[in-house]
Amino acid sequence: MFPLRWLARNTRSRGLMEGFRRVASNVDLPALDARILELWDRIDAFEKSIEQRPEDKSFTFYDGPPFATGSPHYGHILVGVIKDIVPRYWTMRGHRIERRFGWDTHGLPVEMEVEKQLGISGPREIQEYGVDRYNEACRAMVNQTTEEWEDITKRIGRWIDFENDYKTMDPDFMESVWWVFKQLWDKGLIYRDFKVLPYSWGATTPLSNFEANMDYRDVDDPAITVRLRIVSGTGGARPGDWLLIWTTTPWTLPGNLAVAVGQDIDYVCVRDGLDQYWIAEALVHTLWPEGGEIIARAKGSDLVGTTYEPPFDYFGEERDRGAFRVLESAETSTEEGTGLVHMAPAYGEVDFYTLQAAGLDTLVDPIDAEARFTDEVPDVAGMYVKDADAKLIDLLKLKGLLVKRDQIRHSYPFCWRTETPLIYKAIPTWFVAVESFKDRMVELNENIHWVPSHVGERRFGNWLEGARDWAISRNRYWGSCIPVWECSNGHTTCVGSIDELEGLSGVRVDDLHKHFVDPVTFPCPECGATAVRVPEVLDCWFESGSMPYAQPHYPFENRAWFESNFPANFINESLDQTRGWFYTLVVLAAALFDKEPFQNCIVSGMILAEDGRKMSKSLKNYPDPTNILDTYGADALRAYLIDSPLMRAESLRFSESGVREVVRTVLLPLWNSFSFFTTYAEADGITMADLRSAPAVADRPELDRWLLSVLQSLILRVNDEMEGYYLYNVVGPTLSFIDDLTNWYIRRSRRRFWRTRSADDADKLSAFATLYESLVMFSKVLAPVLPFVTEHLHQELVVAQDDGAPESVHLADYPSADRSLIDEELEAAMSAIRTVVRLGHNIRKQHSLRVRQPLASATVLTRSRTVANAVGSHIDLIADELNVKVVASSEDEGDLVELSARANFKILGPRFGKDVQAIDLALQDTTSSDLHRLQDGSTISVAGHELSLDDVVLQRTPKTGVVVATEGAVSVAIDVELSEDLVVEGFAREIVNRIQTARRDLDLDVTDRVKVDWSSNDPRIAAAFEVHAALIRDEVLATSIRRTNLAETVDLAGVSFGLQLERSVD
RNA sequence: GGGCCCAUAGCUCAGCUUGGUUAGAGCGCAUCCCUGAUAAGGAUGAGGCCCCUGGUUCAAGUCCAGGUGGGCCCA
Repeated sequence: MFPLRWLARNTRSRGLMEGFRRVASNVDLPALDARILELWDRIDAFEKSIEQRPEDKSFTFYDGPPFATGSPHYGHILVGVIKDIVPRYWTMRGHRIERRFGWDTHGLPVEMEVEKQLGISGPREIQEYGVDRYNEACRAMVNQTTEEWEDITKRIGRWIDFENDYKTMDPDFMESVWWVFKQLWDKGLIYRDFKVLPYSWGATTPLSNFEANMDYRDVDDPAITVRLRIVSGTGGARPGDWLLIWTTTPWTLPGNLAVAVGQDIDYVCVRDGLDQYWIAEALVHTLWPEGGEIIARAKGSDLVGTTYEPPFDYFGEERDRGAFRVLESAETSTEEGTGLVHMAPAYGEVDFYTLQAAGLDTLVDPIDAEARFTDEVPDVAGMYVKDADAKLIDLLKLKGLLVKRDQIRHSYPFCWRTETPLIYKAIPTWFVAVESFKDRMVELNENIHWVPSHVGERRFGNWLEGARDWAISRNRYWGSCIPVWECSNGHTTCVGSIDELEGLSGVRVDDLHKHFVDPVTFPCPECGATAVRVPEVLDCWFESGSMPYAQPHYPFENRAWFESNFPANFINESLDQTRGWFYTLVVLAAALFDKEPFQNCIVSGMILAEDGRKMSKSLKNYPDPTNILDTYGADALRAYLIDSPLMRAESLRFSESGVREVVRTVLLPLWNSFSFFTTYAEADGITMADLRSAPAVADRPELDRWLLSVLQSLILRVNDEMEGYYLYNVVGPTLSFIDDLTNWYIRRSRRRFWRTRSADDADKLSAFATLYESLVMFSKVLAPVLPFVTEHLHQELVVAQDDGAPESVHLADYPSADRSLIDEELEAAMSAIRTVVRLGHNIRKQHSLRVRQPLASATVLTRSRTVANAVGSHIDLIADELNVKVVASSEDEGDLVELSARANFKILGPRFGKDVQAIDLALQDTTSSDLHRLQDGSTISVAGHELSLDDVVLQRTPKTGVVVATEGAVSVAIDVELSEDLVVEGFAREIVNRIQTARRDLDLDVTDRVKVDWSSNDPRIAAAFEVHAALIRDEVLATSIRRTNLAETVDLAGVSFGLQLERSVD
């Protein structure tokens, strides 16, 4: 219906004398967003917001990069919103904030996607396809997924530089990653060791834990119990006794190097014929169902050190290195097996660490890349390990070592690509020695302000305390390369830059991906043999953690900039990054610079679907973000997300109605206030010059001073919360301000705006100026949170009126509170008045007395000085609100209110202990007159104790038959008797109302004059027209009022009435 | 299996730091009011084993312990 005039209009200033143009009271928020986005583009608002701020007052922000795969979802929108609000705020506070979008371009998700696209799978096929073509395919895929992100990021209003972005695959970025690696290398923090990883022999590659979890299947495996002959015993174990072990992977037995026991587990020796077996007491029944003959006992710790003969003798020489002994392992349990665990360090992570912990630096791994036994195990050489199980079991039987053979059905991981069973296998891996400096990380973490604090103190702090060395290599292709070259003599050389590589090899590369770097070799500086690069690439988290240095290509460029801008002032990610980005940033900053990498960190929670489950594309249990934005606009979504448990790192069930709620409670009332202002400013021809000639704030009416005081209090509060990064405390106070503005200030001031411009211009101009200033100021306060609607207000109210104003609200300075305008007494008084008024309305409601019916009087009953004073100085206001003729205030509650009392537990509890219960009971029997005496200052005796007024809590209940309402210490009574005069005046009000409604129905302009014809047989109606002629005429802008003969079709408080209206054309 | 977080009205959430005996808000629902902000606004009402079990205390939604269920991360 209303054309959005502002959409078509440019924002050129209209000048001081041209005044304001009316804005419709309805608004199309998504269209407004689009218009503002276009404006920002046109005036380069984002660039200016950075360039206009001084370089020496910078604020550093790091963008935690999303993986460049998949499409953006609410989680990304959430962090996008936070990463926009905080920098917008600090920009307005005068800081220069460069914001470069970051892309995590390497890593498994990209590779998996590309393998799917190319229809190939695993290292062998990648090698066949060509690592160069494969990596280029990865690069191409990354480049094509970025567009979708840019759209939604802009759509939510996030200001971030996409042109000058950083990608982890940029050569500059990758070169800095080499530098970081070499720093660690030079500090002696890098080492190579084995790590037991899930391994796919089908794809001949180790897998990530993530991949290993992708395909679990139920399979049948052998479960065998084997006995091992003790060579020398401790703790009661004697040579010749047997240790009983149990395994579901017989093929790992040739690799056995130890047996583990639990330190505190009870073991027993069972005699069975001539043999004596050691087993956990709790598991004796599994082999001897009717109970065995126990001849000795020992704690696990007592058995440690016992040596035994291995099940096979292929690696007997390992005994010289300490193998074939009983060790202690905390992981040992008595849930299955025998409580003695066979350890093959090449094939089990626990096994590996157990041997390491015991100081046994030995490992045997007699299988090849395709999981076939090598010649080291001649009996099964060339056999695939699972196929070898049966043969090995037969051998054990022959050797007399097999005690029991079972089958077990269990869940076992499979390779998601080749559908072959996974095995666990020790793989050479590069590590960062994090444990050596974890105490320092814990200290540095104390410098970081975490929101919410528990994430930093507990979750993250605990994680740091338990930090283990970090495995940073991956046996993959698309990633930063480990910059280490190794010659055939095992000498390693770490390379920290492109120049350095050129110096060593004479070859200059301009890309540091595997297919460019691997062909480069050089003579080993130590021995001259040819050094080739080790095959691994870096964990992409290593790159994420290197981002503070790699983004500016430090130290090759931007040295000064980096050194004055590190650490970052602010970062934000969601809770799942505790072990991810937050951690890797801290590790590398601590190792390289002995600093914390960021000073403030907001940790946001996870967004769930409305049904409490994860958002799932296939379930379609959540609304499409684009639809939400196209229905409610970005401001509503932004405010909804930050005014939620998400800001406390808790999860939120996303609900569309929550977004709608923000539109209803924040955006529409704000818009309506704006529309209200422009409507009357236009009608009255108010100009900026008029507003500037308005009285100074101190000379304005109280209501104006009150609103401006409330506004300054809001500014104070919001600055506090924003400075502490407590975004969740911003929307609440805003709502309360909007309530004050719309439901009190504008409602109470309405007449001041539309009264004809006349002698009392000071009052009118005060009102316009106050509302104007509030809207303009409010726009600035909320600009970071609601960038679109506040920008629109700023454009219409400021830019269009003043050539000298900042051309965007986001280029303006953030308001700081003017404490001289804050009047706490006035705010308290107004709050008391609003309570009185609410109580008055309650009574009307209870007695079905409509507000248009004037009543004789209202009486405020209170013993509070503050309330009484507030009432005394606002008699007219209360009379007007409640539509009563007289307002009085009284201290005497006696006639109207029944007083009763309960104990004030907070005071009496500590004083009397359990006697309070008796006092409370006795207090309930005290009389009203006792309590009145108490109020007058005397004490009373209750249950043997002298009590004063402070010791009790008074409660007021209206006496029966009395028209009174009570809240706390305030009661309001209203005289509900109706005189004939009041009834007639009530009719006059009804008449005005009906005429106003008719004006609306005729779509008249607020300034149009009308001719009124009426008819009625009721004498009270006639009396109303007669007695209140002036009131009716003024209220409805009537040029004439005539009694005629009309059909009486209007119901007016039960009386019928005829009315006809016509625009008067003078 | 471990760490951290969460559990309060039909729904979404405050309140818990610092214990006080009648636990709040919004939405939704019901009833009503207002009408020159009007595709708005306001009032009133119904609606609670504050997840469970113990403990501490004169007093526990709040503190402690142990469970149950959910989330994130790790194994």
